[in-house]
Amino acid sequence: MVVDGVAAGSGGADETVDRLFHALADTTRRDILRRCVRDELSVSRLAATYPMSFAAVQKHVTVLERAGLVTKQRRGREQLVRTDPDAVGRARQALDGLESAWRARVDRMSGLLADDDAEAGPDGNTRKGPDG
Amino acid sequence: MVVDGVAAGSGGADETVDRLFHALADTTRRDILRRCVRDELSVSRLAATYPMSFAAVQKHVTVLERAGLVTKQRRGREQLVRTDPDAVGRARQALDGLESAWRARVDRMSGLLADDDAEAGPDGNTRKGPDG
DNA sequence: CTATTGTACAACCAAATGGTTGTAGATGGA
DNA sequence: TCCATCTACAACCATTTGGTTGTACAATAG
Repeated sequence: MVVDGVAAGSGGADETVDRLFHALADTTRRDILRRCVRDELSVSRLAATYPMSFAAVQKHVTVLERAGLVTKQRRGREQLVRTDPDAVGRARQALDGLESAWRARVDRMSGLLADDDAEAGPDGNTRKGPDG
Repeated sequence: MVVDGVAAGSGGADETVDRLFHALADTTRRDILRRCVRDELSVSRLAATYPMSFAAVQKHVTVLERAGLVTKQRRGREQLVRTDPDAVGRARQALDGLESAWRARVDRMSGLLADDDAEAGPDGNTRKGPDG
């Protein structure tokens, strides 16, 4: 029961978005994403560039993988990490969900203004914000 | 340039993005954001709609505030919470940082294809995407 | 076969999260 | 004044995170 009807159908969607943003909420993980968009890098090669252990980087990659942001592919004994560009689009969509609500608000305000402030014309520049 | 990552001169930018995405990585907080874009709501009114204590919701609002996603404004004894629409744009910018790297990769691949697959013409309409 | 490299995974630990309750200070209304 | 409401904040607790180390196992080089 997620309160608002946002994701009433399948409760799993929230957790997906949770994992997505959580994975993005770490500097090291964002850096891994950037580097693995340009090149496929093995976990050990990634680990060599961060001031932490191999196991720690391995965990970061796991977090990214569970969020659907990267995929792993074996090549010999290496495991190549690659960023999934579509995942960035998924994150963007989640933001769009927020922005659409904002747009609805602007639309509602525009409706009020059209009624109250119609004489100002379409490029009505007058301050109408609530923060006076 | 940016790049909030390892090579950043002023390390403060990372933490800002960290806080931004961390604040977004929670279903309750995203719901608060959606509702406070449409209307300014007091903390107690918000708290009344979630299956948790007032103090818990208060903490969520604090997290959102520290991330710059909402602002609080006193009205009498109430504290009205409002989402800052620009903040969504900031999150989007952070995603753009990732996508620009992806674009660079595609550009580089296009260069290779132009050399290897030049007979396809400048149109280069053949599928060369990473999902192939 | 042996040694090295790359991964996987478990156990452990300090710190942060997300929740609770309780207490205290402002604000507004009777 | 007295009381109800709204907020702020501290203390506490269970769970998760982010890191460590150590061990085990597959793949490659010698």
